[in-house]
Amino acid sequence: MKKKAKRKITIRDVADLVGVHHSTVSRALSPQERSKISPTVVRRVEKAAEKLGYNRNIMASSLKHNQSFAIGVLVPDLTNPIFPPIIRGIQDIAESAGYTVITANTDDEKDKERSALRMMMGRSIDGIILSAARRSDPIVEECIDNEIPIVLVNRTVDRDGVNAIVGDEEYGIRSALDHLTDLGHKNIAHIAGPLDTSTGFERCEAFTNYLRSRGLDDSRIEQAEKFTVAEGYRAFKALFKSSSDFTAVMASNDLIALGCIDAMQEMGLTAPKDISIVGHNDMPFLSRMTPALTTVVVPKYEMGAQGAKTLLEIFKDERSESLILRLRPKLVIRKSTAAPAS
Amino acid sequence: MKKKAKRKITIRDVADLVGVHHSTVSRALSPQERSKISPTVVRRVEKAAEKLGYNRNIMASSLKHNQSFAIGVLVPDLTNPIFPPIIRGIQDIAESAGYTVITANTDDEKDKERSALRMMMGRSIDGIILSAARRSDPIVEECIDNEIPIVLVNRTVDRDGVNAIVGDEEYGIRSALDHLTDLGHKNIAHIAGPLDTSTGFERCEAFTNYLRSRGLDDSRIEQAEKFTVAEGYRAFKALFKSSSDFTAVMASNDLIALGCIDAMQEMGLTAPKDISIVGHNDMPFLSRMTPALTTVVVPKYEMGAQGAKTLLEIFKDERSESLILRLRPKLVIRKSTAAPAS
DNA sequence: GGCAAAATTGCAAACGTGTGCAGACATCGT
DNA sequence: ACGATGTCTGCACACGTTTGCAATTTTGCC
Repeated sequence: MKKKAKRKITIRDVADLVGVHHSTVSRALSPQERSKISPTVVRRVEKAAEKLGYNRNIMASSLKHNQSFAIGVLVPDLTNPIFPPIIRGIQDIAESAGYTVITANTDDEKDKERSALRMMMGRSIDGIILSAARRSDPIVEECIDNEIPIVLVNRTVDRDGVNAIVGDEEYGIRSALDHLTDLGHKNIAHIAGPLDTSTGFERCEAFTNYLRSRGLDDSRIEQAEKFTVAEGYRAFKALFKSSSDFTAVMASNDLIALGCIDAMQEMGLTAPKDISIVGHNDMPFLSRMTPALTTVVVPKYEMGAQGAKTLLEIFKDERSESLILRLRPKLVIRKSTAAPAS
Repeated sequence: MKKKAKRKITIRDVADLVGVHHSTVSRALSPQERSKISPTVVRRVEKAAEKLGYNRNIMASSLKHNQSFAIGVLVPDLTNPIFPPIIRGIQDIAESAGYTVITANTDDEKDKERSALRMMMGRSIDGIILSAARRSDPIVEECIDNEIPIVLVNRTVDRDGVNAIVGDEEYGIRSALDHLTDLGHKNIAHIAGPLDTSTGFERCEAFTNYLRSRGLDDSRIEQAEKFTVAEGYRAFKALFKSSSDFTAVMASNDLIALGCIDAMQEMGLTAPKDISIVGHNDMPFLSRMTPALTTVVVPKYEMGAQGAKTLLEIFKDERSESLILRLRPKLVIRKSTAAPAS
């Protein structure tokens, strides 16, 4: 079973079959240049290409125009349930436009980010979608320095001049807090996400702003170091230690909320009877959990799709100015929130 | 300090800086050929490359050896929670070996499969990992015809001569049925998955074999057309219509099991009080659902990792014979199974 | 010191595609 | 009919890297 050197068919093979120069074939197969070739030849070329099963060699093609028809997607961890929908949105749009998407996990570690970016630059990707940005992110700078088009999705950065598709955090938090206050909650706590991410930061800001503007106490805040169940668990316990008089918790995302529920369970508390819990993002299957988690639904698939669309627009030079698109989330009320026990 | 990063730096730039021919640089940077170059020159080249921030252009390089250091991964739907762990396993192994992974969704549709494969072949991927195979899958044939190394993960095909990393379905089903019969169940039903997939088929076979060998009735089988909640729901209702005397259901995967639970709930039944339910795969967060689903855990990450390892071995010509690796699953007992009501 | 062998480096031709340029040929207006 | 304009196609080089071979230098040995 030696390698039979099954040579791939090239434009030259097609050219030989048709009896023209290979450059003619190249032109006939390029939408750009097709007009320069007589229709009859174009058709004969297409016929021959089809017959031979010709496939354009993207490597060679990319080498020429220095563009690869590939885009890179950086996520913290594919395994985190909010990312698959985002990626799927990106893939669907990108692939239908003829682009290939390459995803890599960063685990929120700087060196993995760097190496992933290097890998992608080595493949001379045409652009990058970053859904793992921190508010001040060297990756963004590096992309801009190297003139790689970049679109941020889900999280954005502090600096401006970038394209970003994110959720309207202020609106989401407001909806959730409206719901809680409507239920009669006055002492509401917040488990913040990492403040070096736009989502964690803005949700926290929105939280304190909301409470202050209503004359409520905004001091019950504990920060989770990461958006994980374990950190949610830890933060809830820490919070409870310092003040145990709150009746509702606004968590910065669903995983953190689940961690809170774990902690409560361990402490003999149940949601929503003792404390109401609101999550954020609406990861899959949340409605089946115990209790079904009330959460702020962010349109994950649309975010990804919109991000990909934006990147494609940049490729086509249709977008010169930077765009910050804030997609409006929607509160979905399930079973983890109720009126406070009086 | 960086300005016109416009043009990428090539080996010629490095060569000019060092004062040697660019072919020397190429050799100095290639582990294969490095020995042919004097150590001092090698070091000076490495120094210069580092200083200029040189990155090998993979496009050009690939064009030469006809290998791209990229592998393709085909999954039905990234959004299905069992695939992210598999993909993550693949990525971790592949990336640490310098390979890039490209994933595409097939949605189990033939034309999407074909176009995804075409896309990947156009990128002259070095190999492919297919975790969406059907028992008789044209993709597999096509890969073999085109001499593209292929490894099947999660599902395999009927024909032999392929490499596959799958679960030991017979063992998994047996563990689950042992558990159910130990609890006292005698009338056990099965919601089968699509029988044109190895998982759906083998689990169904294992189910009937087990029951027959124990002298139990193996007639209560309903087939779901897809591995989805909706199909599980539909199949359960159909099953219940034809015979309602079973006390336990073995579902072909977790999504189907969830569909069963939905149907039961709608019919005023609860698990495990009225009917016990066992799932398969252990998708994430199952332990938090209502009821926490008893399921057969298959080592998803390891499957992916093992699949990637196998592919790498093929690349290195270390594996000539085909390998079928059956990873042993493990039953995890939660709250959806109990002794039947007497 | 001389000479062959070995080590090191340069040269140039690929890999498959794209494209500016020029040549070949057809069409048209006067 | 003749030049002018336009259409179509071929030629040849470029993209950045790799590699067989030749040329050059160094080394080893007497």
